[in-house]
Amino acid sequence: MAATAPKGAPVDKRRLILDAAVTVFARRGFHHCRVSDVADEAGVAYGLVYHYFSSKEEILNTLFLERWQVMLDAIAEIDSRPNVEAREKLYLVAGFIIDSYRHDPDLMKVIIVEVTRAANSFGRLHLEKIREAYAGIAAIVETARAEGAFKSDIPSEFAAMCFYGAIEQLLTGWIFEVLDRTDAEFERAKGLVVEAICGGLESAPAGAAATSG
Amino acid sequence: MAATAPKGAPVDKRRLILDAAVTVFARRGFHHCRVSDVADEAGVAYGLVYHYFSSKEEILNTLFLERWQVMLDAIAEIDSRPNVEAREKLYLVAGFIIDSYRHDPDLMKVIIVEVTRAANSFGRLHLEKIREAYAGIAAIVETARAEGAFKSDIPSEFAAMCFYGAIEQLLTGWIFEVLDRTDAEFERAKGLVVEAICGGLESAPAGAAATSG
DNA sequence: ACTCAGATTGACTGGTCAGTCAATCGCTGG
DNA sequence: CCAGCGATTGACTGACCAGTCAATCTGAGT
Repeated sequence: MAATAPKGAPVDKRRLILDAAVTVFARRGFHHCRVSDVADEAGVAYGLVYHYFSSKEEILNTLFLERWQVMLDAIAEIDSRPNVEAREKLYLVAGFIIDSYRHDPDLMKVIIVEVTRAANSFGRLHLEKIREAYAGIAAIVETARAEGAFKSDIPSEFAAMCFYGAIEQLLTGWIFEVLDRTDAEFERAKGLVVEAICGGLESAPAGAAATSG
Repeated sequence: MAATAPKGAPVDKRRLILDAAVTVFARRGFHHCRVSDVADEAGVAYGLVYHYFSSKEEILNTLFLERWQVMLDAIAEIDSRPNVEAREKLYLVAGFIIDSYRHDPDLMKVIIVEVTRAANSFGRLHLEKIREAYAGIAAIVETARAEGAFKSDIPSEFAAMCFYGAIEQLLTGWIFEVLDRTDAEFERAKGLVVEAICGGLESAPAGAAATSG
């Protein structure tokens, strides 16, 4: 039980609790699990949870804010790259989000199910942060519109919502186990979602080139 | 209070409870409201709720199944129309869903927030019904693919998820009050979502005609 | 050895609420 | 006028659980 590293890393109990919460929230849902479930999963006494967090809700808020900020930063960084086409940037954004799910499906499940889509509780609380993500994507679209690469009659905010909505629906498919969770599927989805949203579902009339890679 | 129609319509208390539940679930969320809130809103005694429904959950299940079936039927009916292009069919589907929200925002909010996106509770329970909606949309896309009107390299199930995801994201925008809830906006969204998904965000290279609606 | 502070423990409390149930109401038919 | 039955009432119960707190532990400083 004890004895890992005496000084350098004395087992961060706070981190342990956060990680346990991800597992438990993902498995049973925020509302259907008890704080004691989190404590048990972390192998920690009940009361310690309240030493590090003021409430059950604060655990979820912490998980969301930590991860969401990483995503916002990633979107901003992608947007800032020079000499990259909009389609490629959107591919990178889709890739980042999908890889986030691939890397830690439980955390992304919790964030999407319990925060992003919770219109009456956490979603409302974090509305501004959620909107920042739309805005980041919209900025990419806006540049492409200004350059004439994207249609001018679809507002960039609207385009961003469609794009983000499609991705979140994909994640939902994986969360609900409607879609296969294989590496091949994740990679395929990245390309397809960008092709569907940027290129559209309709066949090109004639001489339009299809990008494949 | 009494005296509307002595025999034909003696005030359907069951309906009253369902309608009250929509209001209350939408306002506070399923988990954050009490059965007594529903009873109060309906102007009915607490116990009567349990005369008509076996549990709080059964109320939500009933609301979902009632409305979802209407939508499934509508999609099937739209798909069955002869001599209608895929883009037009998808416009009708988007229109139906958006009008459903316009007509009864509370009900749609409850269905989306509490069922469609609830991966740990009701969503899982009604997964099959939810998938039927994807399948209905996919059927429309599949026909268009077979006729060559839609790209063959985007699977119809995948296209359906993108399309449905985009629409649900729009509804979420209205639910969260990120988007304006005006008739003009609802109508505009119908056209834009179809243009974005079918036509894509990218500008047509050259000789492709843009349909305005 | 001793002290102090922060970490850790888990039993306990206070409040909430879903679901039950025995009693009452009010209509319909005899 | 009465019996019978479904509709209706609302007080009550049993369980559950978030958050509290006083006690204990640990380890660094002196």
